[in-house]
Amino acid sequence: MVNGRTPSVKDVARSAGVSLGTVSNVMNRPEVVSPTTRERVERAMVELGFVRNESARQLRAGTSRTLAYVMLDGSNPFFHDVSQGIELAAEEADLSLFICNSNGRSEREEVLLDRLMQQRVQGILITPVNPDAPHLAEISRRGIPVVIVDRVGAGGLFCSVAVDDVLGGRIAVEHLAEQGHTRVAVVGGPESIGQVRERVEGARQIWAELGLPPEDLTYLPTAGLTVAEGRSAGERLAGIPARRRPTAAFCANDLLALGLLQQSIGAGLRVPEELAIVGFDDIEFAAAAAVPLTSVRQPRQELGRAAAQLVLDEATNPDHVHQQPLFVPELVARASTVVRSRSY
Amino acid sequence: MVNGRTPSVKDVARSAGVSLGTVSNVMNRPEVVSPTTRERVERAMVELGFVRNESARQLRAGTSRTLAYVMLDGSNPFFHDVSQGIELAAEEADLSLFICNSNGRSEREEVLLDRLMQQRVQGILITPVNPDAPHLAEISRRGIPVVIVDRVGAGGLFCSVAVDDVLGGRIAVEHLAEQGHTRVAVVGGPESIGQVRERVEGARQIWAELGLPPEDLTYLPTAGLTVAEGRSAGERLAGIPARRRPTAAFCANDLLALGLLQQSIGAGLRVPEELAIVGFDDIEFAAAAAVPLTSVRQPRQELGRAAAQLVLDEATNPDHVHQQPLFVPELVARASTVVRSRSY
DNA sequence: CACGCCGTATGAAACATTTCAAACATCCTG
DNA sequence: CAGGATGTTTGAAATGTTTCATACGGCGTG
Repeated sequence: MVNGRTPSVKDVARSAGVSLGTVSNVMNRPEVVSPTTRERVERAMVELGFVRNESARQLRAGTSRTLAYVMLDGSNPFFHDVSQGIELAAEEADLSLFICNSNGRSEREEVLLDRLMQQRVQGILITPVNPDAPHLAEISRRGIPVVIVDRVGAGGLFCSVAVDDVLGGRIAVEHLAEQGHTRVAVVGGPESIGQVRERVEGARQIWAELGLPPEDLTYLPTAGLTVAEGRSAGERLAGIPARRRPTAAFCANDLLALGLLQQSIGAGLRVPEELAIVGFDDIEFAAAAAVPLTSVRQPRQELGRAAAQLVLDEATNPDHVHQQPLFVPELVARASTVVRSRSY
Repeated sequence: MVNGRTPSVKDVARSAGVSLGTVSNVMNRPEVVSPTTRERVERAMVELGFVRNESARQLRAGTSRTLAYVMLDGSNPFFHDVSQGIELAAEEADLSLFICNSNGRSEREEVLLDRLMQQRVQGILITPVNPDAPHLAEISRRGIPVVIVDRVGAGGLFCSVAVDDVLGGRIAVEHLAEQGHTRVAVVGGPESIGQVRERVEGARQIWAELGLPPEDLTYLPTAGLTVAEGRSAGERLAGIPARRRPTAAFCANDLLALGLLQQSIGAGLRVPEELAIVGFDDIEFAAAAAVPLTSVRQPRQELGRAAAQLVLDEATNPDHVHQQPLFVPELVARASTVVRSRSY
């Protein structure tokens, strides 16, 4: 440490008067080395300020101690809650977690994945731009465990952990119907996002099953799942003549719902009396909105934790078989749909 | 790739009929190798599915291609915006970014830092639990650049990038005073957090300078900077007899402000008529609240970007000198303080 | 033709660790 | 006291790159 260079095992060995192998043993199998030498080595380590070089360890061992999570959208708190769950599981397994963010851009995603392969991470968790993209399969074929988070990969090629989005759409709209709404808007997009497609699909299914006329379920497409898009949807909604205007809206995620909520209140609409709103994800800010938001809860941390466990199983268990557990979403009713409820 | 093992440079060399060194040259200094052999090597690489082993590279080169950011609180969107700025700068410099989260726990922070040292990261950006903690100085002494983000390190030991929190507190309260408020609450805590101390300090300063009586500036301490704490502060605020109750509140961050806003509206208070609220940070959700939140804006992405540039300079420029640039915060007035303004 | 030069290609050394067979020491057993 | 058994330590090999001094081959110059 003194002469510039960070000390290596060799320096520690010399300083403690033992061989290389012994120092390594102190770190990796302390039980085989005698207490006295162990203590001597340990003292030398702190004295020199030794820090193990993980690259060298990894090179020799052939395996890293890192997982990676590639988020789809860093500006959506939902994904951070998921990553929190992953990190908890990683911490338990004594692994580091690399968090990256593709920001929905496919080419960025590819760059990140390439880097992660170069780092020889132990496993990759990803909410992909497109779960069917060939580069994902390619990574998996190379023997690096890949787990799809919040989507179901096609063809059982990977493990995945997701919530039943169709069911989520169903319970959201069913809830609105129960509250007596007969004209409902479904807000979300773009349809290239699988989650959006399925949530909308669920809404349509239950609507039909309840025997309500399809033309009373208005689809308001958006260009993304952001607060700003929610506001813009609100403006379009307000433009519909009052007689035909939906009295409730189901938004494909909470960001949209928050935007819609804000725009509607700003425009003088009373929520939920004149417009009821349901979101999706149940992010923390949903409950904290001025009119607390009814939302379809996904078990966010649990999703992350389960995904991490699957990736670890695939990495360590030779008898691993791919699984695609589907979590069941749950409606959390709050003031944005229920008149004068004190819930939450 | 076929026989299990991932191919190495050696395999590529054999397959292309050249030496190890040549393959390395193709990757690192393509200009010195003739076009024909280069092409041959490149074909062999894709054929075998070669992926460079970053650990080996790093071991030999002695330096990694990664930066790390240790966040203070993963549940606060503010820090994600900062990390977004860092990532942009890292991407430009062709570096990977490791994002971790200490969650405000000092011992977790130490574990993370230790791991990062083992990985031999090129530089560490951190919003520390305590900027004076000895382990930070220790890392820096070892030659790893450390940049403090959103705090100023003591004694000029490190580079740091921060916003003038005292000034931020001043402009927030000055704004409230300009709106005619003469009884103001200051909400925030714990005081162990430097940002909180300084923002409160700024509020007190300007209050005194304006010649207002100190007893009319009520300090409402909180146990953390969360939405829930904001709600709880709101309850305490409501408990104050109306004659003496503050008509405005300055919250040490936006999460508190959102909680306070929600609680107050829920309790039937009109915002801003009966209670004006200013937050701090100007996170995206501040503008998206049902009553858009006035807030003291920090240039979040810019903060991250500047920090990344400093760490890179320290890592590469031998003439580097530590700098502590202070950014100037800016008040963004919205509906939560300004009656019937259409601003934002 | 000898010489030096230039553009390419080579192969060994180095990086910091882990692993593993072998050496060594110590003690016990018969 | 020979022969194991047990417990500890050793030293060399191996991991996949990059670097660097060296070698090679062809070409132009004197």
